[in-house]
Amino acid sequence: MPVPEPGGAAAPTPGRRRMPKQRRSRELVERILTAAGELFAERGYAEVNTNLVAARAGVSVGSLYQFFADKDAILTALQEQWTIRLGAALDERLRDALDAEPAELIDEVLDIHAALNEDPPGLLGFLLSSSTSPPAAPGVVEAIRSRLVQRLEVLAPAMPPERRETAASVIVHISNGLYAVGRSAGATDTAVRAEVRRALLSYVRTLRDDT
Amino acid sequence: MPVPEPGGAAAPTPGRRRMPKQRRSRELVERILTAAGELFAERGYAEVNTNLVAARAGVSVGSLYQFFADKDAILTALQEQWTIRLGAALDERLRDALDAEPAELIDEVLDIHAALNEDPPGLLGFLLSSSTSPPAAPGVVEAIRSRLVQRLEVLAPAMPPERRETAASVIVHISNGLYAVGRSAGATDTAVRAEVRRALLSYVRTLRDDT
DNA sequence: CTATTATCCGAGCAATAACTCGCATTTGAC
DNA sequence: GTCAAATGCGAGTTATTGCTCGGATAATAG
Repeated sequence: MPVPEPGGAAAPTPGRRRMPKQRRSRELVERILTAAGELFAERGYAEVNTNLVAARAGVSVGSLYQFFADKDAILTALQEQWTIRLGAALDERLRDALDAEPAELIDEVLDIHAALNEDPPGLLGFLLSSSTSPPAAPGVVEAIRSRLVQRLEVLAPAMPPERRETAASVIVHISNGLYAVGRSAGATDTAVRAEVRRALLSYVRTLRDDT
Repeated sequence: MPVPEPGGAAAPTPGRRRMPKQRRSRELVERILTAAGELFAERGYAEVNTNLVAARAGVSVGSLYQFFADKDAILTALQEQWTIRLGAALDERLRDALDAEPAELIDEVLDIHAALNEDPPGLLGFLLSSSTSPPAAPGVVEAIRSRLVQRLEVLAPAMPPERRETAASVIVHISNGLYAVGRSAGATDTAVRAEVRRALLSYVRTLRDDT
């Protein structure tokens, strides 16, 4: 048994086996997360095995398991990374829009979705909608939800707090329609976005008008 | 190699290996589907193995594989069964409501959801939302979607057909919020249903008012 | 330079789960 | 009854895959 943490810091994430200390290994971890993100988005979590992740990252399995306790830990790390990334994007672009109209806010948020879902194409959608599959993943969804609750406090101050929680969850779910609605004849990306936008707008207006 | 289809009918479903001819085997197939439905709803597709399905059905694995080509075929058969079941329920309860108000229709549909999702608790939700996991499953969602398109022809006759398709997909997606929205503090079943209802109602009204 | 720690490797171990096969039993036609 | 087809069985085969291990290589301190 290799002493839990020889001389270094303790693992921050439960599934993290060892903290990278040299630049070399930090880049290795980054390569693994990049490869895993691409593969999960392309094939889905179940269809990706750790050997494949290591191969695409240009790394041996052994090295992979030196920094990640198991397969789930890779997904968890990705979720943490994207929770931060998405939260930062939202905070930056919505900071000054404190009293913006719903339509304006919705467009901003849809823009952020579109932009972030490009870097590794489909990864944001995967993280937002496949939440239930492997480990319970509150992370990425919660990044949006918690900020929505704050907005609702401004938009609908008379609403009971509990209902705000539920309403925020529903808004997030409707937004996920961006990824969950199947593309087919007549349902192009722009068509889906337009309809999701309408759905969000009408629902949010309802919330403002309600008590 | 056991002759493809000795003297009987050909398999109807691709994954179906052999058509049950005696009552005995028809009941066996039924028991397998029941057990599989319960298990999928409880644990999810990936966490269920065929040995477990056979065990809960009180059947040997060998018998199971005599009627289903592989694990996916069981899920496919379930999807077909529920596509019919859900379609029938919708047709029956909405037949006479040809010119009903949106609010009325929505309540009817939400009732159907609640009722059908009880028999094996959670199975309808599983079939509607886990669509992308194992095999592409257009079935159950399409049962609702196609009927919605027809309704939209009545509700919004001026709307371009392509947009109707997309709008119907979005409506189905919002309804799936019944299953996808996490339950937690403040988000009880009834709270979620109330918010989903509001979202549906406001969106559908938008569609009617729009061109 | 030397010692010590950190990093890296990839063949192989072990567990899991999908699926097969040969044979026993039941059903239904005659 | 008798026979053939249909059904039922479950131990065992096979392939996949998550993960370990022992040892080689590179960085860093003194």
